[in-house]
Order: sequence, then structure tokens, then C-alpha cells
Amino acid sequence: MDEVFKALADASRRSLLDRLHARNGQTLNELSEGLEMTRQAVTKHLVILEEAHLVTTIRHGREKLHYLNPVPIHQIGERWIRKFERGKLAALSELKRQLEKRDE
Amino acid sequence: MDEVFKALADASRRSLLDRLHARNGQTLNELSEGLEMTRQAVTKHLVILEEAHLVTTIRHGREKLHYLNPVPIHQIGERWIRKFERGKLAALSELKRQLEKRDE
DNA sequence: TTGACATGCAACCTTTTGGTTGCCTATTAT
DNA sequence: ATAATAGGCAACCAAAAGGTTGCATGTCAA
Repeated sequence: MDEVFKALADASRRSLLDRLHARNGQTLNELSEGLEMTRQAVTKHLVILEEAHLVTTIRHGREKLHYLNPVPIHQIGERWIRKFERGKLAALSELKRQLEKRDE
Repeated sequence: MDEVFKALADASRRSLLDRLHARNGQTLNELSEGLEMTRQAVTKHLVILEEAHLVTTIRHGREKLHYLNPVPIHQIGERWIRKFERGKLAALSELKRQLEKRDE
């Protein structure tokens, strides 16, 4: 879980996920095109995304195809975000209560 | 959005959010108790959480009370995670298709 | 009113992160 | 066969992150 959060912390990596979401199965060179970054920098980002299991790769000859794996993203939603949403209304009303008594 | 992702990237900060989720409105000293970190380190984390609007504070005399704000977390779920969940099934079936043709 | 307590500020340090350049290897196309 | 193409590896670098210590300030209680 920690690796996923860390991987998502960088805007370049999130935009790589966006690119794969737009078109899945791209090669390293395709993913590097038009970016303000060298191919090697993109490689490093992709390694981090792979280690977080956000991206899966398949070698096809000399090409490496990259596929988005949406499972970890889904798990963040289920296991982490949901937890905080349950307490949401209660938290807000508590905040309101505290705000109202701040002049004591 | 970027600030929120960055703030959530650190396990110590996520555990501070957990603590506030368990009991809202804690002081800095309370939040520092039992942690493998000095109070000053906790302060720095709380500043980052505040800047990402994940935590709101209210001064009450010499104490500073910290409240969890679940809104940014909810927005990550709505604006970011949902986007990837829509393509989920399509992506998986595409992956399967690619896997099946890899021996060409 | 003064000591204790809660927090703030600043300098400093080490490790991690995000990026680069240069070169090497494997595969494909001519 | 060999040149072009796709990607991998390693050394290096600057900046950011995460933490520390030491001291200052503001507030409360005796």
C-alpha cells in the first residue's frame, strides 16, 4: 500500500498512468514522446509504477509493452478512502460544534 | 490535488490522519505521544497536511487543536480513482487479448 | 508574577528522489 | 552482415524530504 501511495505522489507518474489509460499497451518510446524528460527518466518512473503493481509489462521482441493495472488504485479507494468517508458527516458536525464553542 | 497526493505519500502522515480519524481535535502533544519521532518532526508533518487541507486547526489558548478534513480524500476518490475504475474491465480484457497474442 | 507547559522558529544534517549523460546489449530490417 | 532501433545499466548530480537539536515565545496556574 505504501509503495502505491509513493508511486502516485509524483505528477509525472500520474500522467504516465493517464497516458496508459488513454491508450493501453504503449512502448517505452511511445510513453516518452513529447515529454520534458529523457527516456531514461521515464524508465525510472515506469520501474516505480511496476514495483507498485500499477503497471504490468510484456516483452514483445525488442519492444516492451506497458499496461495499466487498475487493481491497486481500486484498493486505495476501497481500503483507504472509504474508511475516511464513513466518518465524514460525524467529523464535520463535530468540527462545527468545536467552532461554535471556541469563544468560551 | 498534487499537494494531497504528496501529503498522503508518507506513512507517518497517513498514520496521523488515522489518529485524528480515531479521535478528532487532538493537540500537537497528544498527536506526538508514543511516536518514534520528536514533536518538531510531527509539527512538520502537520504543516504539510494543513497545506493540503487535509487537516484544519483551531487555536484554543496555548493549545492548537487538529481536525481531520475528509473533503480532499473524498475528491481523490471522486475525481481521480473513479476515472480509472471506469476503464477497468475494458483494460483487463485488453490485457487478456494481448497476452493471448504474444506468441505470434 | 513567575514557573511550567504548549507550541513556534531556525539551523543543520543525512538520505531519498528525480533527473542527467554516456555507453552497452538485444533485436529487427535492409 | 550490418546499420538502425528499442531498451538497459551505471555513475553522477542537485534539490527536496524527513529528521534532529537548541532556543524563543505565548499562555496558564499556583
